[in-house]
Amino acid sequence: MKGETRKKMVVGAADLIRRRGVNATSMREVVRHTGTPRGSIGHHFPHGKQQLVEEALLLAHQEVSAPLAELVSRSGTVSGLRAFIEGWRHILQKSDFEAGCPILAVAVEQYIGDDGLPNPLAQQQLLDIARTALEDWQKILCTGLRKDGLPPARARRLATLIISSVEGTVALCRASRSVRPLDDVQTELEALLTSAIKTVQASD
Amino acid sequence: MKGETRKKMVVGAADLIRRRGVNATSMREVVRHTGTPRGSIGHHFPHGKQQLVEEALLLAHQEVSAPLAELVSRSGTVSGLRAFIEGWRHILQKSDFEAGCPILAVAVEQYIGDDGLPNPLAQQQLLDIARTALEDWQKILCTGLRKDGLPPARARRLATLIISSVEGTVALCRASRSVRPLDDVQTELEALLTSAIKTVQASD
DNA sequence: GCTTGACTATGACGCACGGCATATTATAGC
DNA sequence: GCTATAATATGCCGTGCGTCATAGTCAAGC
Repeated sequence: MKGETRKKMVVGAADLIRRRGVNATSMREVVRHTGTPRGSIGHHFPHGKQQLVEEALLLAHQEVSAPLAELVSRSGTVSGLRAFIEGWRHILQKSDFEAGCPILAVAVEQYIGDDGLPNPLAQQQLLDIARTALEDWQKILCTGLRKDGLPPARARRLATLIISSVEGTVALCRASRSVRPLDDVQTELEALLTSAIKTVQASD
Repeated sequence: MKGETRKKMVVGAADLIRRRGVNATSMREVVRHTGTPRGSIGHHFPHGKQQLVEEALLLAHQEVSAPLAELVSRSGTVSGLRAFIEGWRHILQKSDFEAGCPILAVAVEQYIGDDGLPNPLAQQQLLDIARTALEDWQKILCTGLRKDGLPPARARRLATLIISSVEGTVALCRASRSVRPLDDVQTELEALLTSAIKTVQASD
């Protein structure tokens, strides 16, 4: 199979970044964890760790946005939100609260380059990917809410609130080793959304 | 001055963890950054980096919870929320969006010990501190909301939503190098809170 | 003044890291 | 079958890390 090893490395890197963050994820650990050959790193990823991390982040981005966009356009914003949250709940529980969102990890730590020093340029590139992913998710929810009739500014604010609170609550769940924060946030967000949609549709 | 150097180290560690996370913050960098003597690390922190990080987290915990508790009990929950958010806005802007919440950083990454390997025990201790801090902040808001008349379950859920969304949005702001997410979340949270309080007080 | 204790300075140790070079093996294409 | 190219294996390099040991400094207390 062509590119089999490469893909395993990207997936393994994403999984490790979920659990440990970027800096605590070493290339050696990636190949140990995935059973892939160490010598192939430089072959598949000539730009080194930075490249591997970037592809892992893009993968994590897609794995969320693809089903989210699907569900929002097919079954509505609230259904999309439900699936979005359910996805995170699954990741948390399956990993015994050890895994979270790799995008958030990048936004919270500072990338340490190959020379062992913080690399502002590399960090900026990773941040750009993180920003793009977060904006993409938000945009999906935002357009869904606008289709539900909400005014643009309100839709944007609510979409921001959703992304922020879900990302934040995934971290809370890891700290408390419980899904209760996620449950609470889900309850409030769904109530808020349905109320906002109902209100604006009643005024039509 | 007794304990001057020690305090500078803790403050400097907290500041670096804000910007870089735990793993990207080395003890050598702390002493470089604070102008404190390297040889004093082992003297003031015989348990090493773990101890220094723990004290930095406790400091960050207190620096938030003390004024938050004050304001919530004195001027009400909404005022407390406003100050809470304002504090984060200040940290973001003063650092040009490079600093965030050290508590969140601990919840998102996995601590790498002195042997260069993940140390589950040490990580658990750091997570406990993070959990305690987050629960403390939440409890402050929760009791405030209950004093505003909200039923216990609702108060808890709203407090969780506030902490989650603000922590999450601070990370979003770092990624987008903008305070807009924080502004949007603030708008929605304040509206949600005042609405919830007004509703429950009208039904009295 | 000298001792005692707390604090500071400095270098060494072992380790894991990312990257690279080289050698070896598999897999095409023809 | 042979060759060219992709892929894998493995060891080395330099670096920064956390920790420790040892030596030096400095301020009280008597």
